[in-house]
Amino acid sequence: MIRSVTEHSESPLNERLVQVALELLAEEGIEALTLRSLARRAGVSHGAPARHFKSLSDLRAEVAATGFRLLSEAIDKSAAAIRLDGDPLLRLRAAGRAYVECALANPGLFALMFRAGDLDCNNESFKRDSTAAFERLLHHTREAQESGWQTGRDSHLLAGSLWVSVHGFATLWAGGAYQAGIPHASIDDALTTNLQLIADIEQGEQE
Amino acid sequence: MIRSVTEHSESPLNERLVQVALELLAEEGIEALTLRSLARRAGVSHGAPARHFKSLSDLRAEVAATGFRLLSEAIDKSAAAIRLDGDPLLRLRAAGRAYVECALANPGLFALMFRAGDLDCNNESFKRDSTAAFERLLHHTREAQESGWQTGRDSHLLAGSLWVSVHGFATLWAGGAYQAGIPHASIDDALTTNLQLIADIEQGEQE
DNA sequence: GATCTCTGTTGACAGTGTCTACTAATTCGA
DNA sequence: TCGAATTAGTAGACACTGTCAACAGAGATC
Repeated sequence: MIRSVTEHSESPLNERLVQVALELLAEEGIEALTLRSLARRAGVSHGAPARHFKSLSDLRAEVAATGFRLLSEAIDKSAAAIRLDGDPLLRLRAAGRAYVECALANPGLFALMFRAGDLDCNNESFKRDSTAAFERLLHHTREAQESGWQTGRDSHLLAGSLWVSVHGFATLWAGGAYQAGIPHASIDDALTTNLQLIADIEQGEQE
Repeated sequence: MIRSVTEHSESPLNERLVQVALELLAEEGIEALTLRSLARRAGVSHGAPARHFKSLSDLRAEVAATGFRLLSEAIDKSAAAIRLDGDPLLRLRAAGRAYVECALANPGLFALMFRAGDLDCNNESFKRDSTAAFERLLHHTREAQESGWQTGRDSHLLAGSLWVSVHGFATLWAGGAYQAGIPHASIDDALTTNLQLIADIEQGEQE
């Protein structure tokens, strides 16, 4: 998913640094993402990143923005896999699944994306791409409502409930807390139960 | 809730350090919790904490354990407020509310408690107190099931679904992400919707 | 051709966690 | 009671971090 760009250096340094940061995040986790290790891995001096990013928080925000774009793509792809004449509620469920799968495939990146204190939340890319990702969930929620599901509820609150559920599951599972609290649950059973309770189809008869 | 103990020093240093850590966490956030600032605030040399804690991760785990005990107390207190002959499902909802309220009242502490990579998860206090907190949710879920709610479902998975929902909401709200994604939602509307969808009473007729 | 801007280097600074040597106090056994 | 041993806390060093200021070189611009 993330190609190595450290060996060739055609791309400008700012883009290269973000790519190297994604590699570092994937391979060694969130603690290993420091400005200096980043610079070493990119083959530049320790002061070079400062020329492209205002601070470490700013760089983190830029990396997080890339994560949100990745998340949006994953949601779009999963929804597109459900045929358009199918049940919109199935697409909503698929979007929720994609959220969790994307998070668990990139645990370090995902942890960074939601560490508000550690990144510059005023960064423009971050604001744009994070809200864009949530718009996806809202869109699929609205479509499900238009097909007759939970028509009386506020769309934002409904989308929010789906969001907190998949997000909570992803973070607790990625951190190992879910497995510790609920020892014998498979990830598929757990995720299916969560999505059924939130986005139930006909009071949970189906499946 | 957390009394200052910095001015009097009768208590042993290890307990005092944990209390000072809670103060530091509440006043200045998770980033400010360093071994050296802790030592300064406790009025001892920078090497003193190492005599009582194996590492920074170990100290963090001890502080997190205190947080889980606080969480357990909050859940117990909220459930006790519902009269015993009342609906167990109401008690389950109250427990979920208490989880969120406790998290939002102690955001720094709560962030620390679930930062698996930053704390020593093998710490005995941490393991004991974190599982004890989750046992509360499981207990109230089982009682709700015994009263006829969602009787067909696995208790662990059901409790897990409640957990991920309240946990996801608490973390997203505390980090400001929920408000950014869903601009005009009040915390009470959002939490009520979440709990209704998960722990619905008679298919959501009530309220 | 002189100047200016952009990009990257280098060195310094304060702060961090951890390790080791050292000191003072307390406990414990003969 | 006295000496030894364990414990608690101090002080200094080390490598590492983010940030800043001064510097160097390459291109563009006038």
